[in-house]
Amino acid sequence: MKPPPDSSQDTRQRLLEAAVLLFAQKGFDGVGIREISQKAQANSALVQYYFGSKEGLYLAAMSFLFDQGIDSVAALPAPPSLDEPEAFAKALDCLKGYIHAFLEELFACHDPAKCSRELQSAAHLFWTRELMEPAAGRVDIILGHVRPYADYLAACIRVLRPDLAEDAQFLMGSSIHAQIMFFHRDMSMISLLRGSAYGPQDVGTLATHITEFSLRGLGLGNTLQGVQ
Amino acid sequence: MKPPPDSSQDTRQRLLEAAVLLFAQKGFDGVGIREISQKAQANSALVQYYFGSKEGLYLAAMSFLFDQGIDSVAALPAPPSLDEPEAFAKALDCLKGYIHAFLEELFACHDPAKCSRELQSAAHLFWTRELMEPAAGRVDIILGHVRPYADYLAACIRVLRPDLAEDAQFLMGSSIHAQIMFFHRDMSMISLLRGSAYGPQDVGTLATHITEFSLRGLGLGNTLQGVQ
DNA sequence: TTAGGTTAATCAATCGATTGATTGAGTCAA
DNA sequence: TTGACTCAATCAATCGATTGATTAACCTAA
Repeated sequence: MKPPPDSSQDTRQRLLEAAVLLFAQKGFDGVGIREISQKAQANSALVQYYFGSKEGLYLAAMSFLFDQGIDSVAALPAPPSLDEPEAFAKALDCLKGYIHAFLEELFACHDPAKCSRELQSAAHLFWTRELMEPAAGRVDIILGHVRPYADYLAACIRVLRPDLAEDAQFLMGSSIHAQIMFFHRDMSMISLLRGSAYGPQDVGTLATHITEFSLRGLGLGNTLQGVQ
Repeated sequence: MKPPPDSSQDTRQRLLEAAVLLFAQKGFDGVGIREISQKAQANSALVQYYFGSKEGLYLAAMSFLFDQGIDSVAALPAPPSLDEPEAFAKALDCLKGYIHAFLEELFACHDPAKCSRELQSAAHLFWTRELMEPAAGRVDIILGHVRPYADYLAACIRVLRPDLAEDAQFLMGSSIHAQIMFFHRDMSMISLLRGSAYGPQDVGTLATHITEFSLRGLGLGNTLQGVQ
């Protein structure tokens, strides 16, 4: 019965979402609190009121973003343990699903300014940006977001190549992650070199390529015949 | 017989080199011309005198950097053409050499602040940074630097997998480039997840891993038996 | 129900600091 | 003298942050 309450948390939320998009696009130094407040249709003083400082808003934006982004990995079936029956086949499915889900998440929208699922993909811009110049205090937030991804992939590889040493398994996982993220991060360069960009409609193609390339790279090329 | 001439071009050069290192580290918005001038032991007004503006200095720094960085690729033997005798074996060697040379260049120094060959590796920080938010006018400079790399790898793959369509060949090249750059760009994350970072002493290990992973990924796993 | 008091939320105005850029005087070799 | 070069001083603009006033909602005693 109440008219739009429009109370505190609404404005705070608008500031947070505007901050997420602008920080992801332009970085911490690239945006001012005036621009953020304007996009959020709020007063710039509210940044200090709600978040203490511009840095506080930045940290809040990252946390806000990562807290609701883990879904795509958590939604996948848990990777099997080594002694589980049919562990190998399950790990294979997990790996394929992981590659596809990760790509889907990244390509939900490549341009955060034009997409409704913009928040989902903006998280990885923070990820990339923060890892280029890690700042004290921010590292933990990023790491908390990254670790589930790394752990999931590592668990798959542990089952698929239990004969490898841990170092070698880590290298394998890195090679796979490298490919997944490359097609998102370096889209600008790909677009320039290739003439056109990969978009959400290419997720299937990219997932297939990365999966096949990586399974062969893992030394499991024989498993491709029976499946592909 | 002259005491340090300290003439114009010397100051200009000092500004350029200071700009390269600081811009690569902190990005365009992260550094001020005062900080750059101080590091270069020059007056901040000289930025306008020599380069017109801060942006002019930034562009000059990128050009300066990329003009002298192509050596590492140009030093490699030219990739063979398709009809050349022993083209396959040559392309194989070129690919291996390329992966190693590229990694060597990237890992010449990971921390541009502490390294004598700092300029070499700083170029790729520009590369990564610029591709995240491409600005008009800067894209061409980056592309001019990237293209020789992309072309070299593409030429190798064309010989190694002539049966593939051009699109598929591009995907193969992307998967290889993705791995090479991942271990450099995401060193911060790797260091956090793995406990320690890869350094210049690990170039051999990384090159071997990427080469083997990629050759299997390319569907050339059989060639590894005879070599590795 | 009403009047007075308390609180959180929001605002315009302004702060000191820093930014990139400009100026005009100065230096020094040719 | 001339012209290329360098400097301290200064500019307007913008930055993040602070302030004091204003609004609206709720609580409570009369």
